[in-house]
Amino acid sequence: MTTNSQSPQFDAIAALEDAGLRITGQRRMVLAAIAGMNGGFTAENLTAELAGVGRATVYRTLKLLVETDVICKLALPDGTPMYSPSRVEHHHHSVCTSCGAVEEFRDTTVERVLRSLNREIEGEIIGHRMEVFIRCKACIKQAT
Amino acid sequence: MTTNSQSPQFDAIAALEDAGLRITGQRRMVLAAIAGMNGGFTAENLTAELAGVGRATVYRTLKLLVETDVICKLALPDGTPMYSPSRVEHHHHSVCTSCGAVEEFRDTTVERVLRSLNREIEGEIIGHRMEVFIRCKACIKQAT
DNA sequence: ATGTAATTGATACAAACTATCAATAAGCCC
DNA sequence: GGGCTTATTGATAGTTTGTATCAATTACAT
Repeated sequence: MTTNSQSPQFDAIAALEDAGLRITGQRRMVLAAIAGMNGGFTAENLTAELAGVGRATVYRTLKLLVETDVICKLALPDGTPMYSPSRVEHHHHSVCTSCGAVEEFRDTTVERVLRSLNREIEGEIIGHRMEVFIRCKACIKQAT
Repeated sequence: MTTNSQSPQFDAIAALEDAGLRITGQRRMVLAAIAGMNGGFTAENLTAELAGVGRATVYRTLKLLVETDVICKLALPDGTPMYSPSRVEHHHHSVCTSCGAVEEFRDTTVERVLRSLNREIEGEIIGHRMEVFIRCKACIKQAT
């Protein structure tokens, strides 16, 4: 009997196991800390929450989690890197440039665009990234 | 009588002047080097070509050129920053992940997607970024 | 030609990672 | 459960991609 997935954290452990990786205490701690963050977070942000886990390990784990699609790495307009847990299978991001809040959105129109690009772009499309920069409701309200 | 724009380099000088910036020898050199690159380039790549210009100045100039829309800053899937001259007014990028070649493309469908997102996204949309990662024809050919 | 303020370069600093490598600890086999 | 093998970790140093500082220089308006 396989225990079914109840939390994103649990799914993440399954994803790591599927990739043939070991489930260490540190990796559990990183996953727990990520589950605690809602929206986006920075690597140093996370490192600060994880006093018991070495900085190198935090970065290594983040990289693994990106590779196993547990989290996404994205960037603010100036390139500042951000991380965000993936909940929706194939999605894009809206990032509030004021507070850094990240939301996922899924828009089939984007996929349609990509198919139309197949005709316009030379070569083989192997991936894409789309980020929409916003000012979220809370930040608009606060500025009033 | 206004001299009309003949090269991207010339346009860039006009753009800098319009922004109230001074046209220095170093800025001219940076622009000339960028004109020499076709497709994308990295900042260090450019610094290497410009032995006569200080590293700080190269980075400062790149930032100015991004702000004045003369060039774009973009990123490979892993976040590695790349720069690319802007020729088309409002465009997106395809980046070859093998050789780093950057092409611009303009697709009105993308703009339509953004309008449709207005309904889906909470808050005010202030910008976006879209990059398509490809393997270009030349790289596909070479791998054969 | 002159004055003023923008620009530069050298250097140091900062942020976000990455490599190294000895010590530790998963997880498989029994 | 105990041992074995190999992945993983942490401390540290190094790398990449910038940014801050500040005295010296230079563009350009007058």
